[in-house]
Amino acid sequence: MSDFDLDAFLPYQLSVLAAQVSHGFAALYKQRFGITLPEWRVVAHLSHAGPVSVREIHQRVAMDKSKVSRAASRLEAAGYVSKRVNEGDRRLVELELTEKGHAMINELAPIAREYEASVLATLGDHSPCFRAALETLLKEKADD
Amino acid sequence: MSDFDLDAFLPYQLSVLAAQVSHGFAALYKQRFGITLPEWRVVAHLSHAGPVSVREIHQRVAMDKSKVSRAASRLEAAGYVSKRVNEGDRRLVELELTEKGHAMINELAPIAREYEASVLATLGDHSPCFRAALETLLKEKADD
DNA sequence: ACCCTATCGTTGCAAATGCAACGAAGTCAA
DNA sequence: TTGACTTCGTTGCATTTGCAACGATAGGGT
Repeated sequence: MSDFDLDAFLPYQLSVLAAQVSHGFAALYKQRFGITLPEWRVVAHLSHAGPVSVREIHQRVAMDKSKVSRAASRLEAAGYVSKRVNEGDRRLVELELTEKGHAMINELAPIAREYEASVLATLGDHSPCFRAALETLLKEKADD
Repeated sequence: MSDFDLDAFLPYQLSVLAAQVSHGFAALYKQRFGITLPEWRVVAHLSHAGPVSVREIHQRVAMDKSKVSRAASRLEAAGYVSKRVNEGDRRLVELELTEKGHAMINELAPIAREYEASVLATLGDHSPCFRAALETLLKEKADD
């Protein structure tokens, strides 16, 4: 009779919440631009950084190399991203947002912030504490 | 120049943390018993509830019907779970832990609690606030 | 009894995923 | 230069996933 309470188990709670929150936002950009979650991540990162290699995104954004590579290819085909061989090191591919890509992120960024705010609204005063804890946990696990 | 900061975006942070935490624990039960995450969830839920249908697990545990069904089949093949047609309503399948299944959850439960504690240890005093916020967010989104 | 409809669990199938292996390109020392 | 070793991005492949059927069963109204 161990009677394990899955509902109160942290990894389970985090998985469920993360899935709900991510899918909730994914519905917005999927409907508007037809991109997937991996593609969203690549675009979002590219908007922050300049021209960047697949490898850099791979380690900064917690996605498999192949996932990044395929997302980048789809984004290129859709005209949101340009791929170009780095002339200094020809193994590297420089990814960069096109004008169309910038237009997309410009439209999506406020939607993202609004969505985030709507999720946090439930927490009220406890929101800062929650976010601080999140940062702490993420920072500690950043050893890979 | 929208310059969207993905690292500070809540859905992204939650996804990354949830993946890290879940995989960290998954490594433990995978190595010890060779079960997958969906299978772990089914077993954990069965340990808490009595004999239960696939449907009940499906809605209580945030997994697709087919995912539950396939996990249950694998668990049955491995001898951890028994499947039986409900005599009152022959559409339903009653899932129940076997003795072997109980033995597994009995061994896993303390490991799970220990793992959870090790994750939360980083937070110190802020842990209660974090967990309360988590519960709040999960409860609010429970309308499906 | 007979439909009509809803629900349950399984299965088919296309798409996504993780992982390993590959070729291309770079590095460094002999 | 050659050769051994590393790193980068892509691709092949087996597995997993989500979604939409499907057959079987149940319930309700006529």
